Amino acid sequence: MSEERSLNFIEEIVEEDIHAGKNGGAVLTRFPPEPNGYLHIGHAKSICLNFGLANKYNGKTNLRFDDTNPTKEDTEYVDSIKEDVKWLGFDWAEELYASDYFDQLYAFAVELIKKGLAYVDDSTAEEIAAQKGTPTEPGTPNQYRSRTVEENLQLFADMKAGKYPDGAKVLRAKLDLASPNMHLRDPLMYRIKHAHHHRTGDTWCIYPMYDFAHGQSDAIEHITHSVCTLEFVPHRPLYDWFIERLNLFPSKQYEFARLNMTYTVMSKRKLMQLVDEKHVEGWDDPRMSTISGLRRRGYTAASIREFCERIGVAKRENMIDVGLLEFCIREDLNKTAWRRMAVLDPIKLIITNYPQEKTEIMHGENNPEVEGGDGGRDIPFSRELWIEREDFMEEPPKKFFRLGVGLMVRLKNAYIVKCEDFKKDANGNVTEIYCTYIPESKSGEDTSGIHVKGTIHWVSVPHAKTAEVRLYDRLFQVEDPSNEDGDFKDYLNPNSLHIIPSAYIEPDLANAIPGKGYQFIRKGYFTLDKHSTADKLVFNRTVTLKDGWVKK
RNA sequence: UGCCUGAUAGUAUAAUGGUAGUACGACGGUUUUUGGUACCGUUUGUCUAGGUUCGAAUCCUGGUCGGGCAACCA
Repeated sequence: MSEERSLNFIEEIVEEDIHAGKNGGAVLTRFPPEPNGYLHIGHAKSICLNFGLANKYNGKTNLRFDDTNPTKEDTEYVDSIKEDVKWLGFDWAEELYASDYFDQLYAFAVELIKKGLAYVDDSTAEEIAAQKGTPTEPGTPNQYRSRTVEENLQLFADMKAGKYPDGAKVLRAKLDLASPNMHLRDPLMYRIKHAHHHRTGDTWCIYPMYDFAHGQSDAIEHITHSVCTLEFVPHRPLYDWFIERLNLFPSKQYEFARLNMTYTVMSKRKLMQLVDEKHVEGWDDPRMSTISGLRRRGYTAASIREFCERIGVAKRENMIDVGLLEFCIREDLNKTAWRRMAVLDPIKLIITNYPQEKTEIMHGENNPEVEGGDGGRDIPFSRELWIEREDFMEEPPKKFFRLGVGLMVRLKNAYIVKCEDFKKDANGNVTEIYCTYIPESKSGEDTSGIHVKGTIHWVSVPHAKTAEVRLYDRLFQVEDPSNEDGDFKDYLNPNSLHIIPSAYIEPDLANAIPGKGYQFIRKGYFTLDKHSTADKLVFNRTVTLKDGWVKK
């Protein structure tokens, strides 16, 4: 099976490197999240890219937590990240932490001080910002820049020893205050934070900055291709500078465009706000773009991997239509989800010529897409049925292939019925529909010769069970909430969650398996929510079915 | 007004000097015991102006537009 798909630009680079014999042909990538929040679909793109590269080119991928800022990080996030990566179907070679390298990084810093390439600065954050200049004006050196190596060594040791309060001093690289690249204007390497770290505890009160930790961590691990998103492009010269000055393994950084998706937000900061301010139930709320939210919603790992494959990898800004994600999950679930019947907005249908006490057991296959139907289940049928309110119209338009007086439909897996009459209450609402059935039209043994255009789903009234069903709509009302005027939360969709407290479901659904996808025929794909119990079933709608019927 | 990036159908993504293709979407049709699926078809594109070349989406020059960069965040 030869894959015709063309290479993305990173794969091209990797192949060139392999052919050139670089690093002995080794490919070692890493996925480096900061454990300060839950992973989202954007991270999935990075995960699929990094692990995909390793899988494709016989390499390995490390999972490395970029835990250099103790005030924002927590083991809760470490645990969720590991769970999500595993669930997506990837195995990392090693589980590593930037904090594993704190001693080594400290030694690197000392080495740079000794080479005259780093100095301790006593300025405040504001002073440093002011002295950095602006993109059009060079920065200006301060008095601390010319401290002696000995003095810097002593002060840095004192910083480490806890002699100074937070913010009193920082260690900076002595680079180029006039550089057109702001990141090169004597970037900070270490800051003082008397904070408890989730792994190193209170061992340290100075912590390395991203720029002084990431590249060296890559180099220590001998990462060959360090893939990150576009906003790090201006950091690359710094990444290289530290590695060169310290004479480390020459890891190389490559950047791709991060994923943006319509009708959602894609930053941990914003997602955290939604959680903290209770706009959603939590990080795994099924409306969230988090991996855990998508999982709870009913998305499969395979569908997310397929999505990441389809969106491609390039360097231009992009905005992916959430419809593509929906296509991917439909494509997957269509092949695997068991078909069941559930009536979400019920109205009673009475078959007037069907015996009062009679019950028949109908048969329905689990999945018509699978050879043999993938097994099946029994469905009790009786005189009184629940059907969907929208499947009946008092005054049906021309191409309405459902019920209306005089119209015929097939009841899925059962008989063809003809609508004879209906009843309304005092408010004019339809309350009951009366039909007659064609006894010769039974599913599988139809000798009636009648062909109808429409088939509708149903649940037998006396046999019906109930479940809470949660229907989700997009979380935001606009395509790009982050790019609108004002706060992104102003654009939340107030109707993103619709709960049906008691929908009627066919009896077999009481045996629904957690984590499995079900297609409620004509209504969409559903899965059991994590809060579902035997006493109270709760289903989440993963996605609707594609609806080709447009009302006029 | 500095530096870095990027620009191909509505949205993404290929074509690496030689036929602008694919997917999703939209639209139409066939099949169908899901208005689903499957299958078939239609639709729409190289930011702009020059240049190099037998030939340019691709190379060169100028412009236009988008994104990023001045956290003791990553």
